Amino acid sequence: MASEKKINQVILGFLSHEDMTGYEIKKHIDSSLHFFWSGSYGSIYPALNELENEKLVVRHNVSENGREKLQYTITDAGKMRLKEWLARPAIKDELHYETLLKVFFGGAVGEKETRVHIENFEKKVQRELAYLEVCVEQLKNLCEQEDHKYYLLTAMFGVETYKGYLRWCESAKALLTV
Amino acid sequence: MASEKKINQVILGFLSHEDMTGYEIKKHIDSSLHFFWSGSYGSIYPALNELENEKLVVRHNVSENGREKLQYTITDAGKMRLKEWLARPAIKDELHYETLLKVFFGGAVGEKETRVHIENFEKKVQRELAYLEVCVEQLKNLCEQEDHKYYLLTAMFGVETYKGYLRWCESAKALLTV
DNA sequence: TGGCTCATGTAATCTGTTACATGATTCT
DNA sequence: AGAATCATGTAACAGATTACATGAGCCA
Repeated sequence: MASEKKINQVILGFLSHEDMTGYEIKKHIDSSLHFFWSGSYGSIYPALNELENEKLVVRHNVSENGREKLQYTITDAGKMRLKEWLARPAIKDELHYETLLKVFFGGAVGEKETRVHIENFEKKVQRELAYLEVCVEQLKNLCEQEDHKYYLLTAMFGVETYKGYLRWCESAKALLTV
Repeated sequence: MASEKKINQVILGFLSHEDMTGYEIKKHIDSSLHFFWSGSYGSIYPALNELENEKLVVRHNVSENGREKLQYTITDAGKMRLKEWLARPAIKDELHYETLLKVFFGGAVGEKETRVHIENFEKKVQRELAYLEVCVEQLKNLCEQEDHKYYLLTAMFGVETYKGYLRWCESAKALLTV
């Protein structure tokens, strides 16, 4: 079954949309997935080599404006591997929020400091929500193209989640007496 | 500044409430933090040794019903370290949802399979939400004790978040035509 | 010319999980 | 008696980040 690490699936996923370089994959992760996934060059480039060894992608040199770069294309075996993975149920859905950890143990420093964490969180969420809502509006118009529909679904997830966060911020602040 | 790893802060946090063994810390993580944090024996026991070497906790043998166990107490230095950490802003709030990854790349297998992921997710969330709502009700009654207030706050976060997830599930299913 | 972005990659390190090993006590 | 839980720990492995190294082309 080889490696199950998810960066490989992410790469296969993007390459199933279009050919890309490692650099472009990184940009796409940062822009499209950053709400619920991440990846660094230090994981992407080695993963691309691995996928090439397994014949799930092929590499080819492309020169654009006289600049050389390594573009990857997914193979039929790669598409198969992606579909196999997509057919299996999701195992790990994990939320690791340092903010919540600091709230949970807030008793050691008191309500005032805890409120600060909640307010910082609230500001961050408000910024992100504004951005995501713009995304959703744009994607709704592009939604006839199939891939955009799936992108829209995840952006909508972000919107609903962030709205829930903001509701929590309100009631949390109300519960604190300081 | 020594180690910044968060399992250490989690341990110091629990020990700031009461003395515990490594085993008990694990139980507490699984019951109180499992919504937004995790930890295995393989990380807890080594971390306890590390914290002891740094004199942030002290270990003592306790025999309960003739059974020996290693109980840990937080030191003043340990309390200080915990407070320092709580005073710094939270850096990493990360949501890593395999479900969203499978939805995002759902174009490769189609709407039918994507719907399955959403429905599985929905069921899981409904179960968790029911549990958390019970927690919140219980904690509201215990809320005069300070520590329970912070616990309540994080449970409330779970409730609002999960409600947001369920709203998303509804609109996501509506968007899928299959 | 200097700074930014494009572009690829590696080495060290970090942090954690999984699986295993061991054994006592309690429950049924 | 046998299973489950209490209790402590280690070794191997996994998966990823960070920092570094390198260099080309573009723009002001």
